[in-house]
Amino acid sequence: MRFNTTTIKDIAERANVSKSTVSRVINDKAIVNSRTRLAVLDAMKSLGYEPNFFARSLASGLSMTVGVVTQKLGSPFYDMISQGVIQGFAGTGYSPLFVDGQWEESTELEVIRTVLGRKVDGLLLLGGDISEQDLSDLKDRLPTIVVGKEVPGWQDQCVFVDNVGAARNAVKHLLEFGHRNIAMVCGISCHQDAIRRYEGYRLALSEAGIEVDPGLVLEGDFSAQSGIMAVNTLLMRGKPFSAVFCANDMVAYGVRLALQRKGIRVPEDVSIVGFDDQGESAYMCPPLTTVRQPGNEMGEAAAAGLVKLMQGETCRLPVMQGELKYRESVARLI
Amino acid sequence: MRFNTTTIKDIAERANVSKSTVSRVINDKAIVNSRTRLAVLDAMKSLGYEPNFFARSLASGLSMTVGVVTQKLGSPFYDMISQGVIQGFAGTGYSPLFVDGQWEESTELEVIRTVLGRKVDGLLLLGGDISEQDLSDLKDRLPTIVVGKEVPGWQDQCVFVDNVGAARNAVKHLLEFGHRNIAMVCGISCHQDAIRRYEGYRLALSEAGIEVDPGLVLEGDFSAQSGIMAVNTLLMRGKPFSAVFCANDMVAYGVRLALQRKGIRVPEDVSIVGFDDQGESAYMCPPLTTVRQPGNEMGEAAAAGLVKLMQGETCRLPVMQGELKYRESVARLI
DNA sequence: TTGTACGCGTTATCAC
DNA sequence: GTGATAACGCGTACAA
Repeated sequence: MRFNTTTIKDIAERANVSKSTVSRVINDKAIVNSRTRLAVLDAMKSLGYEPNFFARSLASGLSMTVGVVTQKLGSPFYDMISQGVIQGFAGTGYSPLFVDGQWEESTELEVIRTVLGRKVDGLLLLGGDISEQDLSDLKDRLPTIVVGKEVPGWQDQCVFVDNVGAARNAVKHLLEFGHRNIAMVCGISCHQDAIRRYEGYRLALSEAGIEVDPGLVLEGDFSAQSGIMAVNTLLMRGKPFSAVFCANDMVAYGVRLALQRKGIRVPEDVSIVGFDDQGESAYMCPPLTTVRQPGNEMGEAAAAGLVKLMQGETCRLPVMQGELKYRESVARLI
Repeated sequence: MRFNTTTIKDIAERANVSKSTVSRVINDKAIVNSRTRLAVLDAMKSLGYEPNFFARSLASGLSMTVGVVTQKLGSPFYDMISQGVIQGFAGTGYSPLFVDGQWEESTELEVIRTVLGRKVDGLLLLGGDISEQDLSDLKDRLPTIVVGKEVPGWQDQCVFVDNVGAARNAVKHLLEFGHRNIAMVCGISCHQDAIRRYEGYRLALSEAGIEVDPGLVLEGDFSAQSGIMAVNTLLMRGKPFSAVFCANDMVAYGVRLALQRKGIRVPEDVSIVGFDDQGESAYMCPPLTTVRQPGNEMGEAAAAGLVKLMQGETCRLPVMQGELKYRESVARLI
């Protein structure tokens, strides 16, 4: 096994043909005599040829590369999407080029310019905060798909789940189990998903004829630590509650731990519902009832869709559904 | 904000200079008249110039891209490393190109050839199974660093923690707390880390004059599910045990849940120690005592080291230490 | 200090 | 079917 660096010129000489012919058999897009083709193939093999993407891209205008703009790696949900994206591109010939926008518009625009400079053939935006105007400019320039975020008027190029509806279902589940005093620990207040999940909470309560009690709504930032702090605040306020709806699973972990520390049992005394269904949640004590966001599938679907777009075809992005996973962190109130 | 596609030729015309001069001010490596420089800078700005990496790479032979070979995304530890890698390259001008080897030698070689075809300036191997011969070939060809795996004779180009020592410390901690019947749930048996962690377990016991009881050693595969199955097997065997050392945290989660289901308390009845310290472990119930592997730092250090290598400097990779995080899943045996 | 001309490896457009 | 030859956008000797 060696890692050579030969060019089509070497192959051409070895096979006694011209560079053009070599190029033809490589790209398989023109008719070549089967004998010469074999000779070329043979030369390629024995010389261990590997095409140079830069030359190829410069000449063809295609990079076979996709810019993937993430927002702060380490967030469980977006990590799931990233993994799906990688899987989705595997074997397609396209490679994902990851850059990180850090949930900051200026950074995001900067990294987008970077990948544009690298002449990516398409763009995958995982979340993000850029304006609709910039988004529109991007879309005019190259195939672009947004994942994990709903952009108004852009449904065709978005892969997302209906956060409002999913949150509403989760809270409805608590209501159906007899809970009335349902607290919510929110996510980062300026974050679209956080806002939508709160809206779902509000909606479900409202439909049950319950008004939101501000005393039961806690700030948070999607971290376990914020879940712990929220519980402490909640207990200090002294308002009774029998269930907590958490903006995501990490928050739920913190909530569960804080309750345990106060001697409050889950789910016997207080029920918990999370959001995301990250891998660990099924193995919590007790296993966490949570809204499953199919991050992997979303990433894969987005990648597959983008490949179609880049090949000039149209693509129909699947509608993703948040699914409530019933596990053991919710008790029926007698 | 627009995403233009102008070339140095456009700038040259706009600024009334030659392309070479434009190139000079861009690369900042030759003396140019400050007035012409300003004119060029101005033209660049107003035209929204962004260099074309392909042309640049083709001409210079540098891609400013690093191939990062992962092995199956979604594994908590390697994900931490990946995140560190991204952070480590941020702002250096280098972009990481992720490909996935899926813990399979043939796949790994294939994706390596892919990134080599893309003329990456360096290579970061996250784990992996390729032969030392291939590794050596790679090293001769371009700057290469291995992360998360110890390669004999390659210490200078590796960022890893001493798994044997760390596991040994973890088990010693259990011994010091009075535990004698310590079970271990292993990782994938052909996996180097799994082997080393078992070796550490064996060593610690042996040093305490205890022989490994095969009945207390369980197979596993680094998954929570395998932790559950291991506990069930263990209980069926009927051998007494007061502690379980787990090959990683996911296994520990499964073990903890399975014990809970059998009415066995943690840590009162059985203590647990994990390995990895993934983000969720600090918020388990109870918070998990585990060996912290500084995945993020490892990724960052590897990236920083590789940048140095690529710039022709030497690099000294830090020695990473596994650190036992004392939390609440281990009880002192009275 | 600046401009000219060539090369990087490939694809694309012509002829043959 | 096949082979010259011109792009592709940029870096860089070399000359001016």
